[in-house]
Amino acid sequence: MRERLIESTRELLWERGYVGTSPKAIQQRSGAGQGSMYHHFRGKPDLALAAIARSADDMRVRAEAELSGSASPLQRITVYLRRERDALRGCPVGRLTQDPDVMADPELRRPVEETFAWLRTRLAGVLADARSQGELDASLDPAATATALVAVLQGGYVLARAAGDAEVYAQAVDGALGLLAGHAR
Amino acid sequence: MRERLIESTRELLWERGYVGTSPKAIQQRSGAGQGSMYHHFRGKPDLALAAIARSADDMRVRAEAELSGSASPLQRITVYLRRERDALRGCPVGRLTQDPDVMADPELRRPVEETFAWLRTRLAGVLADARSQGELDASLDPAATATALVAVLQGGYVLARAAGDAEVYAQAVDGALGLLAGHAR
DNA sequence: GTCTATAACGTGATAGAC
DNA sequence: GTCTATCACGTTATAGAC
Repeated sequence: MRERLIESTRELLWERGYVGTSPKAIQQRSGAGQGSMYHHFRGKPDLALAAIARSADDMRVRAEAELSGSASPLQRITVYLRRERDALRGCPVGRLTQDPDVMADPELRRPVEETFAWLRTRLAGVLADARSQGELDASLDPAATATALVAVLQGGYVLARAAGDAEVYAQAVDGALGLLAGHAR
Repeated sequence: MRERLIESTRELLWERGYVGTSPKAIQQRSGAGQGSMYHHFRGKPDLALAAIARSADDMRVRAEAELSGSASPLQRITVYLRRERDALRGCPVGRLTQDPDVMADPELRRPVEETFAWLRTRLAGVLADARSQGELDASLDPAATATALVAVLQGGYVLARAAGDAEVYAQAVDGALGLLAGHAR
């Protein structure tokens, strides 16, 4: 049951955010009763922390798998950017940055902060490798470029949702890769 | 009073989103009572529509002023991207894409959809001008590049909020301009 | 571990007095 | 136009039985 509660919370946090997710909705989706939920977790924040931590871990594990492959640095970045994502659903971690109650709670906020800090640093490292291997223009700043690329993904979700069209997300990625191509050697 | 209600709703929508904003909070911030609010507006959705429409108009008017200047196309794009923004506060229109109740209501959603559709198209037009004037590489696709640039701004907000540091937003913009620079003639 | 009962408080709105 | 009273319902728990 504990597992079902975490998974249901994860889905609801993804769909509706923290503010928009009630304990009642979690209980209904998971099939757990009030007593069961409050037996396994101290309350909504405690359960949300477990769900957020898991989403953050997932995101990191996936990215690491793609960014640490055996292909060339630039190829790994392309694979990472082009990975199929559910664009209209958005990013389960990124969406939490818009949640005032999550950002106000240091415990809930930490996984969000750490995940993006790690991702930007990790991507900057791969870009630095691409540069040192002569695959990429030396004039490109790895840290700023990495931040811009992660921003394209996060912003791509925003634009795809605004348009109600997943293709807009793909277009943002295409645009980023087009810009990056001009710096490839 | 009508004016104060709209402005207070705009602020709260920006800070807490639609789901996280209650009529009571709006009344307290605006100094209006229940009766006053329900006299001027039919309810929360009606008031939110007025607030959202105004934020969308603002965003469009500002962007148009920068993108239609007399400087060269690439310079205008740089001015637009570098305009000072309250990065930790985020985009008042973009944040609404994460709000399930806004996206589920066609009336509330329309201004969001139209604003970003207009912005992407407008920016693509300026990029096309830059290209036809020989200021920018002919290989760059204007539409995809425009979508990527708008995504960098929207994603920049996400990353800045995640890091709790407005500088991260500036870094995303720097990264985008660095990528664009490689295609300048 | 899970259930039901209970409760204090907030939400979103209506009604009618002033 | 604005105010207070009222209301049905939802939220976020706690308590204790099973």
